[in-house]
Amino acid sequence: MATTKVPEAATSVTRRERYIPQEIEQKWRDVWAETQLFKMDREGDGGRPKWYAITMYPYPSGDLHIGHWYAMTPPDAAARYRRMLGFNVFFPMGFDAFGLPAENAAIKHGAHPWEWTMANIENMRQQMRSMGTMFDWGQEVITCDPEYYKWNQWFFLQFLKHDLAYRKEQAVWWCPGCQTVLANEQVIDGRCERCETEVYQREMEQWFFRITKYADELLSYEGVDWPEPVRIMQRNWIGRSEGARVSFSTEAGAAIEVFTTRPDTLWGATFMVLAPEHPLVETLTTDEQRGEVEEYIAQARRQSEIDRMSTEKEKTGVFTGGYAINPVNGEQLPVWIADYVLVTYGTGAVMAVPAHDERDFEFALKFGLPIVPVIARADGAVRSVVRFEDVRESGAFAEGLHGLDASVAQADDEFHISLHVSRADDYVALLRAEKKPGSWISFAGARNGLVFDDAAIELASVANDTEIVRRVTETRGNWFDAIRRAISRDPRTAMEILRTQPFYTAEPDVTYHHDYGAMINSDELSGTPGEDAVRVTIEWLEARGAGRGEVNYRMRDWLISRQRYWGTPFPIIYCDTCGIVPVPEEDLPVLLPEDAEFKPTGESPLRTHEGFLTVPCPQCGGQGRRETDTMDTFMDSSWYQYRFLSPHYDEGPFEPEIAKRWLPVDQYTGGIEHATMHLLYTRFFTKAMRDMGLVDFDEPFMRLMNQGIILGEDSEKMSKSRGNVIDPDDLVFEVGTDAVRLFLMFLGPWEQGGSWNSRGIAGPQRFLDRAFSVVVDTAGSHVEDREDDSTRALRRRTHQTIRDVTKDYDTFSFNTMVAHLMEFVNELMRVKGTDGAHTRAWREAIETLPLLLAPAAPHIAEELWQRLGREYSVHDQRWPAWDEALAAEDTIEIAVQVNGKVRGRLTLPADVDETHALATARVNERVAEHLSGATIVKEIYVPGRLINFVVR
RNA sequence: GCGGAAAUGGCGGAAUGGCAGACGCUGCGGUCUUAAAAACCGUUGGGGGCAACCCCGUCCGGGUUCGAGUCCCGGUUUCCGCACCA
Repeated sequence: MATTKVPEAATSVTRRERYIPQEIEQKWRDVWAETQLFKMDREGDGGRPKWYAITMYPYPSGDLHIGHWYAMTPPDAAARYRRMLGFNVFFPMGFDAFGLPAENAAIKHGAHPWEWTMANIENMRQQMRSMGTMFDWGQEVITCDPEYYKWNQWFFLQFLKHDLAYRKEQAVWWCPGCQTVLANEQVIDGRCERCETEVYQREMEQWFFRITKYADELLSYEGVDWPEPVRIMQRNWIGRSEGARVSFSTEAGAAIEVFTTRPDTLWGATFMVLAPEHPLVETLTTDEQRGEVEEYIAQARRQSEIDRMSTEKEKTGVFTGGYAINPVNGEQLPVWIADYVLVTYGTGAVMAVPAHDERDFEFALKFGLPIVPVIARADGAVRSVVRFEDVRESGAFAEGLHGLDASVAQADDEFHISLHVSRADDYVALLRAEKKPGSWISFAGARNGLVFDDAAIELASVANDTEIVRRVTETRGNWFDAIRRAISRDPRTAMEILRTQPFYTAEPDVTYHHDYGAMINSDELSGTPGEDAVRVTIEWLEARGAGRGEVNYRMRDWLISRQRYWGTPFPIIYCDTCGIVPVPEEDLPVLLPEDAEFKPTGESPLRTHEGFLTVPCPQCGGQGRRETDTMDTFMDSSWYQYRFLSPHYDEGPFEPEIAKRWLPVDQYTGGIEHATMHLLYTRFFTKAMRDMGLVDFDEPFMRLMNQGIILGEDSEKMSKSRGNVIDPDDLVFEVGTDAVRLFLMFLGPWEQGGSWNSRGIAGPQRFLDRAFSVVVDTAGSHVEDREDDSTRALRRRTHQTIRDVTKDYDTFSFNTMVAHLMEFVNELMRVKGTDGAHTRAWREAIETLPLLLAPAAPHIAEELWQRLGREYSVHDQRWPAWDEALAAEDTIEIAVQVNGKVRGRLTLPADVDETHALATARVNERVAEHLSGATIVKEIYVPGRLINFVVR
């Protein structure tokens, strides 16, 4: 393979040579490039099993930061390890080159997105080379290249053909900052994932991918090895709920469809609530209520999504004046509208069961609606039924509680205050107090156990604060005043103590509870046990045609339209006669025009581009208009793993024979932040491709690993404004690539990430220094054929290290991998000065070291390999195997415990038997001391580890 | 609120239920040096003792076990995801 000339090693070492990484690293990178050492072996000659590893490609922001190093160099080591194990490894890199920053740069600085992006790519590619990774740049993928995005368009057309893409008018998230719509997955806490601007919903006609068709299949991870946290996040995101769809007829004619997970509570429905945007609101609203309803809808629309989502917010809503009929008992239910019902989930309407749903309960309390329990508590107790008819007239908290009887009791050092609430309005006042912002006492604990009648709220353990206790004791029933006075004396301390006090309820009588207990108050189904209730009710509903079982998902279809320029144009033409017309495949790609005016106007800049916009209709030849939105960039990353294999192939998105050889991807790595975006979309894509007959497997990535985040030295996110950014280029200049790579691996568990520590890098630096001198100083020394205890010990350490490092690579345990190498080198340092450094065992050790070092620190490994006089390249060598017999210890140290405390240590032959070990332990001086005068009740012997004498 | 992860020296972290603190950083002492840096050697959880040794110690409270950082129950704190999802 290596026909290119490899630089010669320094022949005579006259002085002790120092390790100067800057000198050797660039040299070897050049050699690897020249000899095409890491060129992809596409055809897979020699029958090596393939290993396809990818680490998520970056956005070409222009600057490679330490986070990229952290994401890329440990997986590079893992890929190199696989290569040495004998796999045909492919580990590519590319750029996720479409997206907003390029466009923003264009708007801000007038640079064209293409030029800006390509310049950044060039820059980052250069920086990436200094990481010493085995990327084959010949396989690079750049998504903004027409040769790439042509296939985005092609996929879109296939999806359209297979009814997986559709256009629909729907309320979608709008980001005013980015001036585009966003997918649900890109909205985090009501803000844009990218620019953190508050988003809102608006009705727009957009393109969607039918990802929900695969909702159930996406819940299964059969055959793939993915981290549990990612799987759980995806599962939560998909949000599968089993329940029933029930139809409530109305006087106005149209029925209200409702989805519920608790059909067994149907008899407890006492009102209905529609989302303000629900289409039936218009028809159901009576003339008397119309004004109020319209005002509410207008106000709901004005509210920002963040306000609306707040769970702290008090429930609001208005009565429409309309009624619906409960199909199970014919009761008339008033229909309300309220913004706590989401138009995007289920049917946008709920049946309200205040006795068993917290939100409905709050709503019922506030508006004085009836509460009818229909499920017994799981413990079997049936509570009294209370109706809050007169609640609306209740007094406000500000005026103080009335009808309260408080009593105080002291038991040991605990202080109990019982509040007997005997009137409904006091109870409501308590609830209000909890909600009141800035109210001077927190009733947080009251939430889950609300009290009525003679039940008690107990303020428990107001201990440790004698002042409050004393005052409360003095004033007895008037404890509010006592606390108030304590607060005025020392507000901070008093509030602090009060805030920590849980409020207990003794026996809550009226509350919501969502137990799955037996059904009550439910006509003929009363008495149905909780475990059967849902199923039996669904059967009952289906038998009567009143409803049917249904599964609902939280996940929506994937919205792929974006009102921006820098993305893939949709291959779609709108024609007044023919409607939506796909661009014929042979006309692809639909090129993104270079001369668009990109200004954020809320419409795609393409809309104002006449040359792009107006085209003849491919069907009738009449005048047509192109779709001017572009595709979400997650489209690009959904299938880039296929394109890497043959990035310039022009007869399809990928080359079938090559794909067959290499797919699916064996090892994928990247940040967990993509759990519900990219990682979900790409799974969907592969499943869709499978169903279109393009591939024959179900999952794109067999094994996934997620790295953590590297924080700044101050444990804060690295950012220019904080000034805590670590520049990898500077580091490489100072300490060299290998040291940076090792340090990042050594930091801690890779999944956990960690804070940067600029002092810590000295460790790996010193380690490489020593590794260098251990090999270089002794590479030329004579070798004696000698065997004794010390050579056996050295070989043992060598083989143990091989074993440990191998295991660490298999489990992505990079930090312990480095630690094991350090221990090995420390041992070599000890032996180096002795005559042990002139033995075969020594030679074996120093030849093993570069091999074990090669994946993590590829440059120094190559240098040392050459210094040892071995043939280029160390990276073509076979990963060393360990000999279990050589790795085995011949003596073992056993800890001897007496009653679980270590009292002595024994060094025994590894093959010692239990009897002998115990006998030796008993006569051990210190152990005997602790045993004397006691009776041995039990003797525990753990082979190779310890002995425990249990004595009395 | 729901779901997940985590908590171990001054710091990052290690530890199939079996000697807690591997490895590294920092600190301290030493060798070399005119000196410093680098390098190398020793030491570095807390407390007591001249010493041999002893006691305490893995977020808090219980439990299981001969033995718990590890398993079980209850709680606290931090981080992450979702969040009025019917």
